[in-house]
Amino acid sequence: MKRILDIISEKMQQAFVDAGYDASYGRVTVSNRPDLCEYQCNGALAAAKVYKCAPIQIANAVAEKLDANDFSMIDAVMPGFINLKLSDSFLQHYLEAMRTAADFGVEKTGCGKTVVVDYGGANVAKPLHIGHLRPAIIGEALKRLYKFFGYNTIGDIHLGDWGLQMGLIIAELQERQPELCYFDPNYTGEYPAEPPFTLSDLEELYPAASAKKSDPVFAEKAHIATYENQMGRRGYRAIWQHIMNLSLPDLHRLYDLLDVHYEQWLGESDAQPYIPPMVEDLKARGFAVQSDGAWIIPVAEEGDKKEMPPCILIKSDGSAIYATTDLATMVQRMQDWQPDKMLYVTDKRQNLHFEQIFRAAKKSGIVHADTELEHVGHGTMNGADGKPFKTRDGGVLRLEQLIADMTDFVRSKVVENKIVSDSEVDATTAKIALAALKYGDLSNQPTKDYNFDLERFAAFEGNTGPYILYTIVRIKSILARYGSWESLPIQPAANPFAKDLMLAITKLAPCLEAALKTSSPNLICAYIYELAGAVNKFYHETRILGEEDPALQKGYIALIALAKNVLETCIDLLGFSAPEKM
RNA sequence: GCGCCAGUAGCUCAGUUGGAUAGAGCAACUGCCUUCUAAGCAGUAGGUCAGGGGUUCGAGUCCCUUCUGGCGUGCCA
Repeated sequence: MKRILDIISEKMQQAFVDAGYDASYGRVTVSNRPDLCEYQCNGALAAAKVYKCAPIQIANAVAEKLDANDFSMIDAVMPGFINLKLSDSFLQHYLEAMRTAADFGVEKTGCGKTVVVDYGGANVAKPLHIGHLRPAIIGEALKRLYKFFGYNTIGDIHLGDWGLQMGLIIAELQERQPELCYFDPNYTGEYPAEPPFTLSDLEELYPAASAKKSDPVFAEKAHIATYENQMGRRGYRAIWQHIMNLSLPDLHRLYDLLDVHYEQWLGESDAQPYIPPMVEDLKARGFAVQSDGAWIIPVAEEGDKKEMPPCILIKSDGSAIYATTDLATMVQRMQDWQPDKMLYVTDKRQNLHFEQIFRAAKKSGIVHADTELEHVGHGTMNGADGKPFKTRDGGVLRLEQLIADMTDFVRSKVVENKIVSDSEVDATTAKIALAALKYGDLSNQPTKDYNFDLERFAAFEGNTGPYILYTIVRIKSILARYGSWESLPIQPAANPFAKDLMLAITKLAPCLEAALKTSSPNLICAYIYELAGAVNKFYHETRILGEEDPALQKGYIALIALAKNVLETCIDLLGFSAPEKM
């Protein structure tokens, strides 16, 4: 289905041609002066330069060529704007087409294409903390957006389970319990099925080890352990397996709480089998060269404005590094899935890393020339004071704690409002809390840092997730009382509030297209905030269930039902859902 | 040093190939519930768009420059 702006622009372009001017000036935009008009064309101003005449003359000439049936107002005003209002029938028919089309008529531009979204970054052996929130939320939203446009989507959590962190844990464990059989190189028996540590031991082990990185003796041990684990030392692999067995169920549990779901639970370790042949191949073909004892891929290019350090493939101690596993993971993905695109959602501080591996992958042919590689580098979530988020004792706040805090805050309000029954409080609370959390995050531009303010996000007013949910719940409540509404057709706008709501609904397609193109879920948030505002104004000004004219009432119901469906579709893309009552 | 990003109302932020009067939310103040959920709606107040040059009929937006802040810059991820 064509976007409404394209339809109007085509009409405008034809009018420019009919009036003797170039079609390119006929671009129509949504008005920035809603008090004057709904749509505007500024092309006459630009055309005036070329045709060397007053812009208002061009505007007048073009306005005369437009079809008066399509518009309720065509106005050429000084200095040369062409202002438009849509006719009621035009708008009615467009919305009815949206209502009856699949997914509101949004063009499925991704059919037949596959995109891998790499958006986890969770580390095994470390509890999820607030730093893991943004990639999970943004990545899930982008994945759902790609799916909406028809792409075959593969979300991969890409666990951090292979780097130096594994060596650190192994080394730390060995210092504490050197007598364990895992550390005896001569041990040939079966290793115990039960791990020598618990999940909470593990969560303490890693930070302790990480803090000792500056100790050269310990660091050396950790590097050796990293290398030996990667090379397949039995005892270390057994420890690694214990860690995985403890961590994975916990990670599943937390991501389920966030309603974030991965198609693939692969990790850096799964890239290991691809590493040796890949490295040999890169060496053989001359892409990898030796430098300072390490194997590197030079990726500097002519015209680089800055120094471009090489991509390090194999460290001087022989072990793999994140660039290695990332490249090997690309090999695996190309072999198994032949994706048209790989999208990485990680902290923006990794920008340089991705630029390096993207260049290395392209020049060495690991990915095809037309395989699109994109890094969505997100900003940091800071505390309400704008400083890095810390707990009172200076530690990192756990994601689980954050969710619990948000849930407690929301629950007290839900209980206080006394709308939902006791048995529904938990489920309703969970939905509102998730909406508050995700909307609070996604409404910011992904690339920017933002301040997390629990009370602001969970506030039941203003530009928040709960406000969006409340709007949907209000509509649901009316529809439930009304009865069967699913097949009611859209009617012409009965009042200015209805028309504003209809105009807001038509902006869905361009909004979603822009969100996809620029990897910006915040555009969807901005859109549904505007749409929710239009719904609430309409709701406030129009008595719906009390309307005595059945024809008029059916039109109202059809309109709010369409608005509800659009809103629910959008929040589903964002990764949350509305309760029945709140 | 070099590079990237940011600086818009008291606070948090929008601002779509340069267009008309720079917009929201929060906080403050004022109205509107015997009527579909007031978690709503309406209104008041609040701005030298960091500073300075330039291009243009027109600049928050493009170019130059200064200042301030954040981040990155070969063997962590």
